Amino acid sequence: MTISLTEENYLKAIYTLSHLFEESEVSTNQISDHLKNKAATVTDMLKRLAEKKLINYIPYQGVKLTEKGKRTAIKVIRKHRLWEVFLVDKLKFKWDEVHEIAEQLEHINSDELIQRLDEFLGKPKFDPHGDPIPDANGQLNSVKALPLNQHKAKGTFIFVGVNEHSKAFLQHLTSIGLKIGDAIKVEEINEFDNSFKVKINKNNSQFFSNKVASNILVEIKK
Amino acid sequence: MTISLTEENYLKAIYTLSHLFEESEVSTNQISDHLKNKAATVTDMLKRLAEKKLINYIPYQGVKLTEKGKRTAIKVIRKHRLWEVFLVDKLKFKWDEVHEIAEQLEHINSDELIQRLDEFLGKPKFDPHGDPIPDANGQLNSVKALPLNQHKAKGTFIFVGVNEHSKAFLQHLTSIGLKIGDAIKVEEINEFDNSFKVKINKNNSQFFSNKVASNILVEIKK
DNA sequence: AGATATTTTTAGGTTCGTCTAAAAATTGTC
DNA sequence: GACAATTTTTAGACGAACCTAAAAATATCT
Ligand SMILES: [Mn+2]
Ligand SMILES: [Mn+2]
Ligand SMILES: [Mn+2]
Ligand SMILES: [Mn+2]
Repeated sequence: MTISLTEENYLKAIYTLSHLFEESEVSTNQISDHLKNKAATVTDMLKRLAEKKLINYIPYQGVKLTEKGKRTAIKVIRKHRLWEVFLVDKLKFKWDEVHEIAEQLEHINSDELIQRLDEFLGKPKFDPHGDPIPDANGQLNSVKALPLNQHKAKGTFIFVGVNEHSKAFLQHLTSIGLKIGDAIKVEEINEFDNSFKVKINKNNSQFFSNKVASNILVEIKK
Repeated sequence: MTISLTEENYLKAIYTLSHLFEESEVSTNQISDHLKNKAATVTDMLKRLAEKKLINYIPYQGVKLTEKGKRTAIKVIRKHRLWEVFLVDKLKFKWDEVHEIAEQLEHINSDELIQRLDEFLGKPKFDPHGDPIPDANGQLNSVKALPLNQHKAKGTFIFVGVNEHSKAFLQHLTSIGLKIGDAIKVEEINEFDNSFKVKINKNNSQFFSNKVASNILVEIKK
């Protein structure tokens, strides 16, 4: 049984949405919003995926990946993130330029290729955006990092990933000089608008709006 | 106007066939044999490609690529061969393992990606099978090499490419220890069956059947 | 609970890329 | 030049992946 490119994209969407909202059931409208397809189109596809035992689907009740569906989704995510590492590390693309190309490359079908690519890249654990790369068995370390704005006290943090992957946001971070792994020292938290006065790597102070702070994932610096 | 994966494969097939038979017009049946589709299916597609001005199509008279169609075909071939170089040089695949994966990768759509891949690989001129890689402007050095069996005299040759790309044939060449760039010294040509007694890189003598000799492309060693 | 709003499914339609069977055009043979 | 063989096209059908419009189910509000 073969899984089409379109089916792979639906499985990935269901996987992503179920983790995004921390609910096991994903709704038709959530999928239709995410993939920018009409709800009727999604219903069609859900029937086909259920037929193939990739999801459990009860009409009107939403949808859940089966083990097989989950394995497939994670494999696509693994490929996406490995290719992003390749594009940034080897081909010197910027981190805001790789997502669309990886959306294509993630559907290339060859187990041998993934395995060799993984080795070629040095079995990376994270992609250029700080997202964890599932291992060959589909094991994925869930990220324990929190958005900066959920830390209510001053202190020094390490920037480990982003919550928002848009080109505009990634370019904004680049323009303010923030890269994965940088230290962020919070000097002040502004009560009024929840903005943050911070220092990146001991450079000059600058301000993060709450919106920026909410999309920056950090760990507490040890 | 966007060109689908399927359309790209038809354009590539037409390009390849027109060069294979050195005829400008390619027939419906040639395409249908090559792509293993039914002739009726091919006719349907030819109408669509003509509609898009990618081919000149006169019913019953065969088909020819337009400039635009030719440019597209050559770009797909360029991508195919660059990816094959990547797979062999960087990921250490064997030359008989890369074609199927390249058949998928050749459809990835990103000019920036091709350009960077080309640079990453050191702007290679030939793929792992000795086929020339079109440059970024679509220029392609036609191969002047001839099959070994068309040389009717003894002498020393350089193995520069293959006429037949099947896994079986490539593995056979590997098993007899023949690689691109090797010197082949023809010591005898057997009149009876047109087989060749040869030495590869000054190793022990061995025999090439005419069939093998006809699929090995060589240049005369200077 | 009943009315209203929202979500989801069903019904019916389109395009792409494939097929089979039959008709038409071209090519080869005597 | 007529007949036969081959090639190519047309006609009609189908599945995948999309759509719009309408109906049905579920959720929300007073
Ligand atoms: Mn991405
Ligand atoms: Mn990423
Ligand atoms: Mn190939
Ligand atoms: Mn090749």
